[in-house]
Amino acid sequence: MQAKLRIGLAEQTLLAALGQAAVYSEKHSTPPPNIQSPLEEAVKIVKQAYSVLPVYDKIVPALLSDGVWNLPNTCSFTLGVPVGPMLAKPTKGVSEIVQKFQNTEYTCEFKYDGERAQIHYLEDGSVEIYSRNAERNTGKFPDVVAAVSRLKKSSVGSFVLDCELVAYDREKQKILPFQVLSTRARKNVVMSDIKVNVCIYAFDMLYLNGRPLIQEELKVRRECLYESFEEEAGFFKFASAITSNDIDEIQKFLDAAVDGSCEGLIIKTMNKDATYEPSKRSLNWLKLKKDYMDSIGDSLDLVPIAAFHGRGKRTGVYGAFLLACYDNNNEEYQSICKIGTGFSEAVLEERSASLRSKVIPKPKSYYRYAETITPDVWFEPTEVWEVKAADLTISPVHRAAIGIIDPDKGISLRFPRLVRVREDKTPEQASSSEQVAEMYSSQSHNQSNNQDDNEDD
DNA sequence: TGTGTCTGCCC
DNA sequence: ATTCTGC
DNA sequence: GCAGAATGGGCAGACACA
Repeated sequence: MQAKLRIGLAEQTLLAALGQAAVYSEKHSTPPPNIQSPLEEAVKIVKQAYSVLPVYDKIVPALLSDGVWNLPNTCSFTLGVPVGPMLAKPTKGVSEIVQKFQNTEYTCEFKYDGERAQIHYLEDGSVEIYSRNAERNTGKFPDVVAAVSRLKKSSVGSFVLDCELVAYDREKQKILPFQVLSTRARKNVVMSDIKVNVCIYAFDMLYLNGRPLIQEELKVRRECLYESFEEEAGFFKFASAITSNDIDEIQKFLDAAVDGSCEGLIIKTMNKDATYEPSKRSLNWLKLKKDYMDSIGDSLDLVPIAAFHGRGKRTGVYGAFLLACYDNNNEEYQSICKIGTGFSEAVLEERSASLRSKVIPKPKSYYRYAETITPDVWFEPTEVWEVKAADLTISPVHRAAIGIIDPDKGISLRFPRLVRVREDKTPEQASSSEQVAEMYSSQSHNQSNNQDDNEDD
């Protein structure tokens, strides 16, 4: 029953209903004294219980047998049951962080570009690995199971580890891009077949030797973490961290993170509001990536050449657009990505209205795209949009800069979103294929470096 | 056996 | 993932 | 400020079909 109930379906509303129903059906039970609103209190309790034990088949029976007010005792964190990983809120710059956390001790950690994992090690030596969405990933990472068992200290009999699994080249001692990690086989993997190695970057500890740590401060949890494992290059490392409140120092650390193939930084309070909050994107953890910052990060000017009808609340307007860069040599527009986020409702309405009048019956002969992409409508090339992205990737479907980096693959964008409409540019002035290729090449992963990033010496 | 398409899960 | 919006 | 709902690229695996 639980297996088919997926989140996204108004989970919080469902939990609130559960809590309220419990109060109504427990007419004769006694809520603790000095409570203003038993209804609200019950909702809090149910949500709290579910956050540490997200299993309806446990919560509901416990509610029925021992009531809401006993729920904190009857439903608590359980080894082997994954809790939702704590999330971080996007932040636009170092100054915003310093401001938000003034008078508070906080730490900055590298944000590694891999796959989130919650590793449970049980007293009997068995291991379970869960993904960000509580999928059981144990069969995908036998190497991680082995590493963790080997590198835990002998005093450690059970633990829950929060970490990032990152593709790693042990010969060159280098982190590999997320795209490499994602090529790993996913089912029934056996050690000898593994082609992409993984390094564990550990950053939190939720449970140790029978003791839940969720309600402890990060300072305590981190101490537990550091005491529980041996590091080993290419297999298990603690996430790089500094504790500082100096703007320049943090800025340098951010640059170091990006240089080290990381996405940016995660900033966490050490003591104040420093408990582990499952599933919450609370203020306690902030994330800082270059592409969140205004006037820094990869930004491109692209032309909408086609669109798809919107669904749900986008019914009646376009829901997504196909974007292209311009190849001056071949005088053609090459698809680079679709885009469907970054539009306010007003802007989406404007753009839809504007482009509806530019619809053409067939794609232009000078549009280069994969036949597998089948938009609902095609446009005359008329507008230029500024788009931001986290990364550029080699694409199996898009055609931007095809023939420059790879003979028959183009380039696409990771996490594309609209920044603004460039009223001042014509489509021919959009980002060129050469520029796209240049941006791809200068990413830190690709050592085909033109060495123009000289430090002064 | 090989190829194209779709789905579910990573980000 | 990112972003926007109603509550 | 939070929850929910729009939307992105790209991969392995499942499935359908030749």
